[in-house]
Amino acid sequence: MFFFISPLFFQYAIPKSSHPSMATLIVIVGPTAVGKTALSLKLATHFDTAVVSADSRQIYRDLPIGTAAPTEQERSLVPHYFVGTRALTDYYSAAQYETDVLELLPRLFGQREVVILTGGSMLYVDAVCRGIDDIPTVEPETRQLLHDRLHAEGLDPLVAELRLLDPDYYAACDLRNPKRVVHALEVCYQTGRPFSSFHRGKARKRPFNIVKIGLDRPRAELFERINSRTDVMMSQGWLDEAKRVLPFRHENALNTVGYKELFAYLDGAMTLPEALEKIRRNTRVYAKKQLTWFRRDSEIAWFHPDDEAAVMQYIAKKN
RNA sequence: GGUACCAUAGCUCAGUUGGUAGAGCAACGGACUGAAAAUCCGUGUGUCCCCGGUUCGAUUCCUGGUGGUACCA
Repeated sequence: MFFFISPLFFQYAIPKSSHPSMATLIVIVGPTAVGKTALSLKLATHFDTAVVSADSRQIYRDLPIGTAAPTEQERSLVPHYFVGTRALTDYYSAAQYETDVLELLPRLFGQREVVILTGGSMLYVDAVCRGIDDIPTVEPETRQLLHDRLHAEGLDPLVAELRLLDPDYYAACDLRNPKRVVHALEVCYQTGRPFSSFHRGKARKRPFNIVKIGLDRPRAELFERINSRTDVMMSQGWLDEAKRVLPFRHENALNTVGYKELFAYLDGAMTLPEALEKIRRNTRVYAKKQLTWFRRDSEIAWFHPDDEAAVMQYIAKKN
């Protein structure tokens, strides 16, 4: 489906509101492949506005096929932000995303009342809606030090150290999750303060309204879309895309569903049909994990992606 | 056709010296504060291929089937 509105339309659009207090951020979340992109394009067209992507992988410029990023054509119809803007080797994080989006939004709201934020990266969405606490960025040396210690000594000594340096976080932390333990220690090392002392424990106020729309489908329907989308991606040249980025496979950007399996195939570790089957499975697992996260957010109102009328009605009511 | 081996969870397989069974992955559920498509946690869902036999008791041992794999013809 396409929307025949010239990009120029947006460029010369007359500012609709100069009152920031009227500004509304429509947040569209949901599992991968549910249909977020299609609905966000429709809403953006309807409100003559732009789409801010909240996707930790579509933000990389060399992964358009495997991350099902909005196409050139879709982006020529509706301005998109944070799609394909980073190199695979760039360091990026949810906190950086929060900073970048909060810097961008006032400019967008200067010209429009409504902006659409859409994406499946749970923490990125929360970073914008609630905020991430102000914690110093860890220096690469500190990160390397802890990384090396984890591999040399194992997790237990680090857990014991966390107990001494930050008893509060030790009590709350998932002590079997290396990333959690290591990051807490990184911050303790670097700042000389307990990691938990940086936590405010409450959401930040934002200078705009937030309306959260959740999209979901019956599981069979969602899984069918995941399966067929995998085939579509392959027909679009996903394998070539994976070959091109293979040299960067150890970057975090490529610790990603789909690429990992295609790399395994390119290594000769499995056949292509096996890799594709694993991709479908792991994408399903990812979709369920997203749903687990979004389900506990009571601010989200849930809709079937095809039920645009209900979505519009809800937005009108909340606005 | 002959010989050997195999048949246990959705899949790949372990195991029970005879007391109705457990791992990985999947599935289902959960966590998540600067790498989040990441990382981590919980739950076993089963005519143990079928018919007989031995036995207090057979998924386990034995006859015979059936299906599969390999080798020999």
